[in-house]
Amino acid sequence: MRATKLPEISAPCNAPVNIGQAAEQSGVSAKMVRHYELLGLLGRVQRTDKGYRQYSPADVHVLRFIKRARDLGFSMAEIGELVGLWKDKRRASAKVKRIAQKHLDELSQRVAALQDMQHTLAHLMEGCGGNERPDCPILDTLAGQPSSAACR
Amino acid sequence: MRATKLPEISAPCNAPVNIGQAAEQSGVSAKMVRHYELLGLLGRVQRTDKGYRQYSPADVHVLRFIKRARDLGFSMAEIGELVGLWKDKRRASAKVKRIAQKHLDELSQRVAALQDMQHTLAHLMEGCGGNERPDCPILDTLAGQPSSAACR
DNA sequence: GCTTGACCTTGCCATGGTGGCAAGCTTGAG
DNA sequence: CTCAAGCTTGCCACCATGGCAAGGTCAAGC
Repeated sequence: MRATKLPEISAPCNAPVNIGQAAEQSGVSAKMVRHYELLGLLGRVQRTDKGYRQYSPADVHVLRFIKRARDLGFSMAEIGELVGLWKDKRRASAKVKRIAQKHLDELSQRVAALQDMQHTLAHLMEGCGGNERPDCPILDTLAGQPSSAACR
Repeated sequence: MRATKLPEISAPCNAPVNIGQAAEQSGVSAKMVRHYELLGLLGRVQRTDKGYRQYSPADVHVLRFIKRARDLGFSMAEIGELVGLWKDKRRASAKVKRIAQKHLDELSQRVAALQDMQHTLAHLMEGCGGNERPDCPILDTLAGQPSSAACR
């Protein structure tokens, strides 16, 4: 429970902020902010003489970019590429679109796989009484064929 | 094929097998077979005097059960419960169905989340030229508002 | 000044389910 | 006996994230 303290009177608004502020402003946890730095997504982060990280508004902007890309399911590797393209003013949008298309394909595959599970499981559940009796087609199916013909 | 000589005469077919055979017969990797044992899904596995694991047909049956449940996306914890219910001949099918329903709900949530990503990303991609020019609504959206009003 | 509490630092461990590698022992066939 | 295949344990890696701990720092109140 953080008290609502707001000492933002004198801050020049483009002044660098500590990691807590950067986290709050970007929606990324402080832990992850450090992690993204390790992954090289933030370049070299400035430090105070005591070692505190200092984030410029531009840094926070990158963090928000990363956050949105994560929310779309991009992997960190993909986000690394996207950030690189974002910074490159001479990029070809085709490169961006290629990454997005690849991710979209992966999303489709994952959805299809999950839906297969959904359908199979829903079908099994139809036959299950869901009562106090033990017979259950869900377990029967998971158990497979009655395994009677053990010795053939 | 009559008179084919079968060297498997002496194997009582219900004899225990090594982990490699158990893996092959269940479709689970040997590595995972050991892992499932650590998780307590196989009870205490028999060993030879030299330490080799010995799997009875019943053990292999459990492994196949686990494999099918994994293919349906159940977590290891859920599978632990399912195996317990499977072994319990006096189970209530309602307990099984409850687990399945919960998993089905999770699947629905995951599908919905992925589909949200799909739709958002697909929409963004529509506006992207995918050519050699740099302008790209995908990057624009990830970057968020033009961030012009830095000092407010 | 000094204390207090919020904040920052690094570093390690955990998740979940799987793969890989390595060093060493066992087994079975030639 | 030798050699290859198979088994053993144990550790590391993935991916993205959370948590905890021990210690330094900062700002506010007294």
